Amino acid sequence: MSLRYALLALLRVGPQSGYDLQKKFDTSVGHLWHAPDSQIYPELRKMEAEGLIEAEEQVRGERGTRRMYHVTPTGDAEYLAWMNGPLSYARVREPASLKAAYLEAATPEAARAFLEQHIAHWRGELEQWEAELERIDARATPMLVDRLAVTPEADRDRVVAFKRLGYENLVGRARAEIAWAERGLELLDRFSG
Amino acid sequence: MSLRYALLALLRVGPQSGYDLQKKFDTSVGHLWHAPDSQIYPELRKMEAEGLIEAEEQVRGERGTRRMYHVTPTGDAEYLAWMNGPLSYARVREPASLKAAYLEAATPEAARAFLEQHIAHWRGELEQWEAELERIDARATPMLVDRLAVTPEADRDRVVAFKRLGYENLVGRARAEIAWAERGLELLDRFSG
DNA sequence: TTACACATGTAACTTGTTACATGATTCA
DNA sequence: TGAATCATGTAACAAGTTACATGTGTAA
Repeated sequence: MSLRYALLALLRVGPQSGYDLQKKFDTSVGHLWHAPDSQIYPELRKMEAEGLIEAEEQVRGERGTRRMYHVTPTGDAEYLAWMNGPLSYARVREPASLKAAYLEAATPEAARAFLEQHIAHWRGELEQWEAELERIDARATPMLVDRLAVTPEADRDRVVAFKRLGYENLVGRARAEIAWAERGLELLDRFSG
Repeated sequence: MSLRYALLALLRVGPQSGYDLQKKFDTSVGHLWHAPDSQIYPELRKMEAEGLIEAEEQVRGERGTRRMYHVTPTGDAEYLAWMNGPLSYARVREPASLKAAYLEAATPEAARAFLEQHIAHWRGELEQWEAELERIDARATPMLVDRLAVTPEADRDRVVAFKRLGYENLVGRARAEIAWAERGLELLDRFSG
């Protein structure tokens, strides 16, 4: 759904191969929108078929080829249409809330383990996102460096500020999940104590 | 993924037809795990084929039939295994964060509209969930009444408390999203002002 | 010559979305 | 007799998951 926009965002910085995109994905836009490697190549082919991107085949050695993709005007327009149009929201699907709402069916130990794992999970995410925020402030992530290089100086602060805003949402989400699970643990204490 | 557990949670209260489940879904467990009507019947058939539930066909009038499903011991064991086992977390896919991180590509008006719609969206969800929390506290939701009726009195407070916990997570999420988007609007003000 | 990075995928499956299709029963 | 509710689905598609498959270039 949003995968193509994540890829277009990366490609708008400059031409790249599927391999380049795949390598960069997890350490950049993949923080916000995960996609496995196996999804990227087919999506690029699909985008090419729809005229959003074009490939230039480069010869590597005697038989190998590399497809360097770049964004077409159509792709650029599609990206801007997504950016300027309304976002469609996915319906709520929260397995952790679902489980919590019926937690009386779990053993007290399992209930505790569930909330502790929830905290551990979101602490792990939080650490990564906070580290990324620090790198953004230092303007030190590889993708951001490349992006700022193709951005007029007057716009650079905005680019950095919006990137920060995106990650701040994730950080807020993680903190809310952790605070909630901690309240859940207190609830368990009240019932067992 | 979690749909079958949502359905098992409803069916553990007592036997119900696909139609019953479909009608109740949106106003109960569907708040936590959405599923369209068209997904429920096939999932019930799949669960039946796997032995988690069984149907008793009831004759309606001269030709019509109704399939009343109930949970089998296998289904009960599967439900408890899900409840007592670790939850698997979906990878992060946050279209709003993705869009925010590249919001410099949007026009200032579109950026503002995006954040305002984000607030409106989550306020809508928040209202529903807070209303549901009030009904839970009053022990007034139809499903909760049915569930409490089949719950030993000593366990009823726990049932209500966990149901509350599940919805509190959603409320926390919605509040975090709203607070974030409001900070985003302030950011826009700083850049336009 | 071997290991590692470069490079591009496919296949089978599950889950979820959107729109449609059909008929029975009951009550005003 | 017509509308609302009861009742059960299918079909086509889109998106995501998991595991696998294949080969090249380069530098130690």
